[in-house]
Order: sequence, then C-alpha cells, then structure tokens
Amino acid sequence: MIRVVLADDHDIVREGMISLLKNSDECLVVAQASDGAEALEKALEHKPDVLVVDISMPKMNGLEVVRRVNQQLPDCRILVLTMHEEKEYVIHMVKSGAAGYLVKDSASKELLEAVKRLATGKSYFGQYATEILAEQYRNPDDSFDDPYQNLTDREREVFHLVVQGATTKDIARCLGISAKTAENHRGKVIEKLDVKNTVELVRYAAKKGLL
Amino acid sequence: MIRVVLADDHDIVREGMISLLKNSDECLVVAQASDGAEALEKALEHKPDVLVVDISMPKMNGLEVVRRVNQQLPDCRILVLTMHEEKEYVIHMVKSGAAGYLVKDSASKELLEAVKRLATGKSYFGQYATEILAEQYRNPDDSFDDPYQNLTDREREVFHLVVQGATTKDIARCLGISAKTAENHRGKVIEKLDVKNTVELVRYAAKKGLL
DNA sequence: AATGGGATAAGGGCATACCCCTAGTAGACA
DNA sequence: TGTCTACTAGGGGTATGCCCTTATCCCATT
Repeated sequence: MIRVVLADDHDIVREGMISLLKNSDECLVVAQASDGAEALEKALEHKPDVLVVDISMPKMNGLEVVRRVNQQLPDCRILVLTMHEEKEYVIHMVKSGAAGYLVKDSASKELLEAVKRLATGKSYFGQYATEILAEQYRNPDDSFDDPYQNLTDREREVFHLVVQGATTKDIARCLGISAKTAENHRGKVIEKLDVKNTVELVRYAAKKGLL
Repeated sequence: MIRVVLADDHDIVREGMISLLKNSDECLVVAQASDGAEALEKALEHKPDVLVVDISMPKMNGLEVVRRVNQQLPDCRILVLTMHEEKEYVIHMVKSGAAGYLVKDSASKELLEAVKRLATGKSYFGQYATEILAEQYRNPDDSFDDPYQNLTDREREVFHLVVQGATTKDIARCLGISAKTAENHRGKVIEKLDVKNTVELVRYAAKKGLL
C-alpha cells in the first residue's frame, strides 16, 4: 500500500486528488495539509512514501517544503502538483529534490500513475516538465544554479519574512534576535542573491514565485 | 434534479467538484469546460440551472463569462469558485451577475450547499465574500475600482519606476524633478494603495501582475 | 592542540525612506 | 472670480536600510 500525504491550500484540489487516488486500492491518503508548515509537519509525522505538494502555499512555500522534506526524509518521494508552468519552477524543484512534476490542468489523467511510479523509486514528469528538463539537459550552460540554495537556514527564514512584508523589527521579534542582527541577515541575503536592495529582493521573490 | 455546468482550467479542480457534487443525488453535472470560451459555449448549449466558474481561465476570463451568461441566460445562476481573495473580484463579479462566491481554500464544505441554494433562487456567499459585501454596504463611498485607477498619471509613472527597483534619486533623475518631489509622489502612491511601505508596494504590484 | 572558515549575533555610522508640515504655480471648472 | 486638483519643492524629525567591523561559537581540517 502506498502511503500518501497531500498538501495544497485549496481544499477543493485536495478533494480532487483524493477522488482520483481512491480509484486505486494501492494508495492510502494518510494525511492532508493546507499550508507549507503543516505539510512539513504531517510529512515528518507520517513518513509517507509519497508527498504531493503545491508550490504556492501560505506560511511556507513549496520549494522550502521540498528542500526540507528531502533533507529530513530522504526516502520520501516528492511529487510537485502546481499551476505554475515557468521553467524556473521545474528546474528549482528538481534541484531541490522533487521526483515528479505535474501541472494542474492535466493532472487528473496522470496523478495516479505518477504516484505509483514515484512509489517504486522512479520519477514521473508530465509532458511539459519533461520538455523543460530535456532542454535543460541539452543546454546545461543556461545556468540555473539557484543562489537561493546557497542561503543558510537562518538567511532563508529572514528572506521569507522580508518578502512577506516584515520590517526589521518584525523579523527581530519573530526570531528573537536584535534588530541589528536581523538587518545583517537581510544584508547577506541581498548580497547572495545579487540584488541592490530590499525592493529588488521582493522583485526577485515575485519572479521566482516565492510570494 | 439540479443541472450543473463546471468551468475551471485545472482538471484536478473539476475532479474535486464532481466528487463533492455526486455525494448528492440532487445534482447532475451535465458538462465541463476548461477555458472561458468553452464555458460560455457549454452553458448556452445545456442551459444549466447552475454554472460554476473560475475567474482566471484561458481564452476568456471569468468576469466576461459571467457577464455574457447573465445576459443570455438570465435564469442560469452563477457561482464563482476562485482562489482570488481581492475584494475587487468579489465586487466586480457580483455587479456582473454572480449569485455566489466561494474561495477554493474552503470550498469543499460549502460547494454543495451553495449549488443547492443557488438552484432555489437564493444566493450563497462564503464567509469571506460576505464580509467584503457587508463592508461595501457600510461604506459605499469606498470606490469599487482598483485603487490603482485612482492614481494620477504622474503617480502611476512613479509607481512603475518604484516597482522596477528605482530609488528616489533614480526617479528624480528619470522624471527630471527633485528628489523631494519624487518622494512626495511615492508617499501619495503608498497612501492611495493603502500599503505600509515600498516593500509592500512591490508585493501589491506582484499580486496585481504589474511586475 | 592549533588553525581557519562559516554561521550567528551585535554595534557604529551614514544614507535613504517615511511622515508631518508649508507653499508656489498652473490648469480646469462652475 | 474663487476653488479645486495636480505638480512642484522644501524643512525637519524619526525610522529604517545598508555597509563596515567585531566577537563568539561550532566544525572540520592539519
């Protein structure tokens, strides 16, 4: 039996996934999550064979969830199910450890098959994602080495707070550190992501879909 | 029997809606559409009691679909089911003839009830949309329109420069005005768009797709 | 044990952003 | 004519952003 955890902030989408997966007696949905933080929590709690996760979610974005789950549960296979078709998403997700990528507008035909393949240790990428990855393979020069990956955990925390609209004081209060330190972390993020200032940082996040 | 047409570009969402509606023997899904043009076409063809429609769809957006269906099929009740929480969408949809509005993150509990209520000639607005409408009723002065439309030409110029990453000095140089004046314009923009600071201004632009 | 590097934390100093205010000019409108 | 709005410019104060340096801790290498 393939044990699955579902994460999507729209419960109608989760409903659709459940409906599709229960057509098979090989899958069992053991938990659901409606935001990124909950997704990580439920994944760690249930240690599923497959985690199906959206990209844009409240509290913690899908990229971060994929990164952390991949780190802490290396045996958990991750399937990204999203409406985002930009190739950056595909590349970033695969680099962060996703084993599958489906877009929502054609997922119903492929979801069950994708989950099954992931459970057997294989990968599954929809037609769209496959083309992206093939092109990337042909032109490895198109550098997609994501500077976001080079951020430390602390910097990543600060990054997400900043792009969510938090001021230095907010960050300091939230993380229990001084405003000065929070400022410094932001400065390091700005340096590592090669942007001029906080405004450009938010622009960066918007382009990467991390808003 | 309530005859329903579903329109959403994500087939996993349609799958979810079907799953929820078939729990009741009062509903029958007579057609589905994966874009706006098809939604209009299927609605005119099947003349359903209720049309469930998303806002963001290819070919024709949901607003246009609502307007046309309401015009050509005044007896067809329209339920908007969307991920968009901005109040402009709610107001515009209701003005265009929608009889219900649900957000996707809490739709599964309410969808069936909403469809049933619409079929009996009543309306159904989720908690979120209800609050928007109530607030709008209390303050009819709040312009329904996007506050972006209320910016002056100059303010709009400044707005675009800001969200493109320009600093006050950049703006002053670019527009041939003093830095102080540029600052004043930015301040007015921040005030009119009801955001806290420049970072939130960029977030606003990103949400509206103005990046 | 000693060394060096990275992560984290914090403070000083200066630039910029933000917010309060006044005020002049020009064009639109009744 | 008076009034309204948009655009312009500035004064002045506080808050925040941004850069630089320092200090501590941990970890891995020598």
